Amino acid sequence: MLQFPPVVEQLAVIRRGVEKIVPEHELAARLEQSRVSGTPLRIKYGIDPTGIDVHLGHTVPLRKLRQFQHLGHQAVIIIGNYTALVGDPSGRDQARARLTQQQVEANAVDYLNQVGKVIDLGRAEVIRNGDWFGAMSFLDVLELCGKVTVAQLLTREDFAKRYQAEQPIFLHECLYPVMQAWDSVRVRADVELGGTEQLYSFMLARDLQRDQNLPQQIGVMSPILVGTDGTRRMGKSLGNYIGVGEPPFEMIKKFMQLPDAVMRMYFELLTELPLEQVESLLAGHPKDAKIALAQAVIDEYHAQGAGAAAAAQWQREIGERALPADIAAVSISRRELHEGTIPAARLLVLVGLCPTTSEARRAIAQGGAYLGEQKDRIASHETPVAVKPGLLIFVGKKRVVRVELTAD
RNA sequence: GGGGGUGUUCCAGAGUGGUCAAAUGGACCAGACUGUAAAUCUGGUGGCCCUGCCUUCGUAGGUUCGAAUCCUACCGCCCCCA
Repeated sequence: MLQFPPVVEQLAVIRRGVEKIVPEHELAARLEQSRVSGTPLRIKYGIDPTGIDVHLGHTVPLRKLRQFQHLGHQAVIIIGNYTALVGDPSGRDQARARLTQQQVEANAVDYLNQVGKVIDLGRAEVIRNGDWFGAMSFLDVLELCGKVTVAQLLTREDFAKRYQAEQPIFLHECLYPVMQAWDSVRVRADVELGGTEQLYSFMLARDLQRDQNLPQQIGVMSPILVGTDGTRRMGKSLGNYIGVGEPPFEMIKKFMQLPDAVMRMYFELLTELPLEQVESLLAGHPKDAKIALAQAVIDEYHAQGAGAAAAAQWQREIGERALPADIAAVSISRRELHEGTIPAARLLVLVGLCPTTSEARRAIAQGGAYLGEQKDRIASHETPVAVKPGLLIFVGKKRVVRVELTAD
């Protein structure tokens, strides 16, 4: 018989960083039941393989799933290869573009690779919902639809909004929550994980489960992680994300530029640091807290010690404005030189620091271009620069190259 | 099928015959400050052989000394009626 930690302990872990549990009171009872009977709870998490880059926002529910795994419960990953064909209408004010089956398949494989960085896939069930939806007849679909009313659908905020705004709501979109709920029936979910925008689907799943005389699932909903801009939700298209596949130094740079206000949320949702420790970190200097945050997250997705190494590099190169460890070398032809020199603006373009001459002129005019280790400011776009191999050229605070010369 | 509307520089959104490379805001870039956070301030954001020249305002033509602005056709998007 399996052993589970005491219910209070489990609850403490589960509640961390969770916005809503519905119905809250059922969770403890269900955990108790599982502990007594030695049966793990089945924790469902569904993903639609619509994109490919897993970022920290995606890891929030995934981490919750991992926590459940650590507590001894059964992770059930649903690959929504059929639901992806519909497109999740959640939180959208218009219909989402549909994908082809081929795209979805390719995405699914890629997704699992990335998901494996967060949870233990070896101990998880991975199921495609096409397994059952693909086999359903139209009659089956009709029967399923007979369990949901339009009025119910319209209680969803996004549908209601679109309805009122006279925006189109397609029938297949209406089926999305129904399909998602049916997944819960099929996998006999005890708990479903997701964002707060999933409330409707989670509740619908309970209705369908009751209809099938199954235990009703409990929804454990995480808040939406805000992006690096501190305002909008983290998302690939908004360019405000930190990807789990990014190199440590790239990650720490993004972390250090985070608005202070989001730190508490990031600590809570993206790390396992005890909350008391988080509070004391937040009470100290924000910069130190950010370093601790970045290290904790980086260590999870890279080799042990990667976080500390990245922090040290950040401190050296950015905190102390030392020269970066690896500066890209760019070769230019000697033929560009006239008596050993070249006009400054032309140099910046040749070396790739500025895309156009106009931009190079601007950078120089605004005092944002420098030469050599001493970072001497370039005075004018026509200043002749004496180029010697190894010369450092800077534009702004972040861009540097080292020039090399080729014979011709 | 009928009626109406709309398409502007990265985004939003002004501009309805010259003073428009095109207001304003966002975003972004550079500078100051700083913890490369926030806030704030300054300058900038089509290109070039840069006191001037060239190309841009859905596409193609046309009217005009002159068009983002007027006309014609086409394409796209939206709404209403049926």
